[in-house]
Amino acid sequence: MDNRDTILEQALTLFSERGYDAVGVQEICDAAGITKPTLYHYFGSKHGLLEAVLERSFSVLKSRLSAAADYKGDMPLTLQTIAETYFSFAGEFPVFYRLQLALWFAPKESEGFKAVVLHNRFQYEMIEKVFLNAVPQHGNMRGRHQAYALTFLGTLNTYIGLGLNGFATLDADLARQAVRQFQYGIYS
Amino acid sequence: MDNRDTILEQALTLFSERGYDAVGVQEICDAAGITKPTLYHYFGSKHGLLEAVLERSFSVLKSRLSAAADYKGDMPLTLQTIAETYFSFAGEFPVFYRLQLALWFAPKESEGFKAVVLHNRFQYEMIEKVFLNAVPQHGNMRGRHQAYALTFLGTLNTYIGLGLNGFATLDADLARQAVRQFQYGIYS
DNA sequence: CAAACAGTATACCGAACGGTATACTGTGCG
DNA sequence: CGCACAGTATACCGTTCGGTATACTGTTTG
Repeated sequence: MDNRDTILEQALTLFSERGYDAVGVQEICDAAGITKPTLYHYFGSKHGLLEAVLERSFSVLKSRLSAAADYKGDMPLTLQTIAETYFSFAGEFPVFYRLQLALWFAPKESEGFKAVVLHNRFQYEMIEKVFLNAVPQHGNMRGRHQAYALTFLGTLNTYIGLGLNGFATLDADLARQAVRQFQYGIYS
Repeated sequence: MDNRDTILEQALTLFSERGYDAVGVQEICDAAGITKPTLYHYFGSKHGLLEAVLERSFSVLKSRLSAAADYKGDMPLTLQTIAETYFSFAGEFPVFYRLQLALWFAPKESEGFKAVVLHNRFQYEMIEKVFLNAVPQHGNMRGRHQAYALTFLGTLNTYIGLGLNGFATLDADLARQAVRQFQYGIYS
């Protein structure tokens, strides 16, 4: 692992644990065992470093999500596949997922929020497309696909929060539970 | 409105818009039209200011929630009352609600997260109690009251997020929709 | 070999950070 | 009146902030 990767790794950990604004560039350099000119050589600025950190992991999530969100006529199955994709990704990269959740809810004018907004739009559109394509089969969804996409993502993130905080295990079983609750409610 | 209130007001706005760490004490003083010794006279530290900001609004939410979460044998009604309480509170104090949402998802080791963790525990316990009391009527809930409390809160916050971002109006109707989705899923 | 270049360190920049020592003001009260 | 005290401002503290000018490596390449 070269210096560039080490910096990315340490920055991700520190941002995730304490927040982008609360972590200084010097601290990242110390953790990575390099000096500031090295960091600035690779990333240009603290903001550029954040974007590189996000890009590295989001690209993985995006490609997996693209594969999972390919609706082929079976809504429950597609939702289940998406849920499993998210859960296994969050379980595999919990430190990153924590960071992206925090940035998603960060203040609108914060640097962090602005850095994730495009990545999150991608996710949203991916999922919206599923509901949109399902309209012919599920007529009652017409006109609600935006709300469904957002609340489905919200439900997944709620469950992932449970997992990341040790209240549950992020496996296919939990994914089934989340999807069932989303589709049929709590009495099922 | 005296200086103390002005400081609280301006700090809330700035923290909510740009985040606790990204806002400097000097900036709050400028916005409030006072100087640093005045701020430190009232709040002792930046952290103390944050706690005062949170306390002021959380105390309102807590007392309303205490009244709403009084389970009297009718689960759907109680959930509906709680949802309406949250929605009207978030609609009334959107700036504060944004801040508390951001802090709830903030990194575990950040000052902001630590400042809200007790307030959030209170909310969680209030809602858990409802599900716990409902177990005799709804046997299938036994052992799931923790998960239900957390996912119910998660569903509410997902919908409140929709409202705060202009995708919906935070009224009793949206509360009904959120509660219905939580109880019966999306096909209802 | 020599030039070019990516990568790295030393040492530094001005600005902003959170916080405070000191002193002055106004008001309430014995 | 005269004392106490809350409230406020001026001016400053040491530290850390994000970022950089300069120079030195080692490797690649014409």
